[in-house]
Amino acid sequence: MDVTIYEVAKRAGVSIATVSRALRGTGPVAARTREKVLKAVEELNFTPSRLGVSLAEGRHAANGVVFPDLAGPYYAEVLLGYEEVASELGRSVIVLSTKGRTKVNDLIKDLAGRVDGLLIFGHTVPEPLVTELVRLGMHLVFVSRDPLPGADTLRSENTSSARALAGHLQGHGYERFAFLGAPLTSRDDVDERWQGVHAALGGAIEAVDTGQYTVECGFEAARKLLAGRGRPRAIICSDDEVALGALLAAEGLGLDVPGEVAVTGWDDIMAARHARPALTTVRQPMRQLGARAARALDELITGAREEPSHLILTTELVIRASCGHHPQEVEA
Amino acid sequence: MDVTIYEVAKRAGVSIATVSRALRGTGPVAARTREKVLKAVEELNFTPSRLGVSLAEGRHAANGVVFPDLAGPYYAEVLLGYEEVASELGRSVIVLSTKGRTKVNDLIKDLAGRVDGLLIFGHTVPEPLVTELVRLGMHLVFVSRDPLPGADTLRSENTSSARALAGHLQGHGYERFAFLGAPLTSRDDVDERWQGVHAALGGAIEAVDTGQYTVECGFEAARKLLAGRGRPRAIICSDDEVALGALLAAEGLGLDVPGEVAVTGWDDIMAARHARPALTTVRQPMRQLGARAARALDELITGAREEPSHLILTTELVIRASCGHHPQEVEA
DNA sequence: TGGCTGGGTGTAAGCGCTTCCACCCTTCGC
DNA sequence: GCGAAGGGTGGAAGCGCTTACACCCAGCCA
Repeated sequence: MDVTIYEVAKRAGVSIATVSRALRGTGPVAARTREKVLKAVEELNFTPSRLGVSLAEGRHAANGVVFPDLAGPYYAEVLLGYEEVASELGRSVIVLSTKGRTKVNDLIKDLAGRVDGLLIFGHTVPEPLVTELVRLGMHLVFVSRDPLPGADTLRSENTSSARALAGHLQGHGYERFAFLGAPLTSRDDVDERWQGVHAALGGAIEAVDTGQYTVECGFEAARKLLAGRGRPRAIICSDDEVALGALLAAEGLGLDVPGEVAVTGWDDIMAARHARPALTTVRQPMRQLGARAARALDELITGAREEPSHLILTTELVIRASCGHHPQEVEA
Repeated sequence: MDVTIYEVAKRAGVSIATVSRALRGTGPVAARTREKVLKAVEELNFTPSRLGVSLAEGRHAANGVVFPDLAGPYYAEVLLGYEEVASELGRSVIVLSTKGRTKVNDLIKDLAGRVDGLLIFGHTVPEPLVTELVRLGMHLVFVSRDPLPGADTLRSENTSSARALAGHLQGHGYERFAFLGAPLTSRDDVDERWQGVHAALGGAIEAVDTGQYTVECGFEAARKLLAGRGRPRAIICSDDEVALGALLAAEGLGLDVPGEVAVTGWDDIMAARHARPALTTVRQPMRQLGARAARALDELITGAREEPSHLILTTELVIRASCGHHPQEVEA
């Protein structure tokens, strides 16, 4: 990739300005000249250097995505929706995972120097740095975090679906609940979910910290919870991975799900559908979240919109077998 | 992000050359001068523009990843392993999904103009373009495709694990098999798997084309296969997603797995473990695949290695419940 | 004391592109 | 037939950085 616009210009017998105009369609170029240029481009197999273009244009035509870990299906799905739209809009997508990284700040600053805008998941970026990025005029869209001034936020609805889920479980006649997750460490989605079910169930639900949102952590926490005295009749998990862990724990203890303990997840990842019993969960529109984020960021960058927007996408309660057999009670 | 090296230089009362040297540690700088520079950098919150740096250095410090679709867990896992190492090596990762894209060639050319090297999955990039990229001296690493001159390839072992899997199933006493996948469309991993089981089972196995490697396609193909006459005793699927579809199909038809029909997958994605019956499969070291690819690409780019390398990572047979209950037969 | 070394610094030439501006040469209208 | 448009083109100035090179000035040795 090292043939430059100069060589094309020389071969076509014109100036580089003309080559540029011919290629981008800016400014007038005689038909014959254009042909000569295109021919030279073809022969030399010329592709304009993005670096040169970006430097001259003063824009990168690229966005960054910062996420904690691509491990779970959640981030991958959102990323996919994002990339699709971003690419459609002519922007490349640069990914950065912060999981297990030291010097996250440096990585993010470097990333910020390569892109026109950033999509950031939850609270992966330290708050002071966020403030700084906002101050520097970097365009930011956050997915799954509480609104903040100077940046877009985008999340899916949690509170009312939490109520709906809680209501559905109460419809099964359950009275003692546990919430498996880590509601107190951050103000992200999970906290909203906890607030929602807590508001609906009050003292009937107790929160159990899993540490992380992984199958393993869910398994461990659920095992302790289920093996102990006063086991809850239903476990509402902060997300599907934790719920899958809980399912394994119940299986390991020989407890029937949902006969002896009901389990629900959140997100509706692929494995939720295939688990047995299949997982009752709340479906998040993950791809759409990504797609919307890409458009929002584009608006910010192009200046089509000035004021930050704070969008909430609706979710859908997905009733499967893990929450209980349905005699004929009302749907939530 | 628009404070430049000039402003830093002015504030520190030195030339831009000195600022650059102080920051990068190239060339001598007096201690006092360095301090002044660092102070100015701090005060102005200066971060060198990647564009300027890259243009001057003649390198992007970025790699691209081309994959068909991040949907399945497979690509996400590989990407994660890749990104981790690439970032460690000081390279950003730019992702490009080709799924459903028109003008893939343009997208890839543009991407090629932004990076020092490319990681490409299977046959996502049209062969002529691959040849052109090689000719242009672009550094390439392919994951999961047959070796080609001028580029690295990296894949996980398929043939002998296919034999091992086939052997294990024969150990269960099964005699009629089906291979669910699309072995003939490409020369990638799946074809090797088919070749492997075919070699081991000969006429006892028949291939069924699923079209795509998705749960839905696996479901449809399996439903037809299982509902028809002469249903196979065991279905070896090209990958876990197809296998999950087959599991659903069997369930839908009221067939017991593995009692009436055994099902196996490939890859060991997350859902394989959580499906019931849990899926017997072949574990691919997905993260490691990504990590190795990142290192290989780095070697190519830095010039640490000249000749292309063609690596094959070992896989592991993961026996779970879906392939049959184990009386006391030998492990494969 | 004079020439040398070499640390410390600035100047300026790129890197590959876009685009403003000036210029030339047709056309066209009068 | 002449001036005014305006299409078509090239020159050159950036965009923000790195780095070769020249330069200056201590400090050193002879």
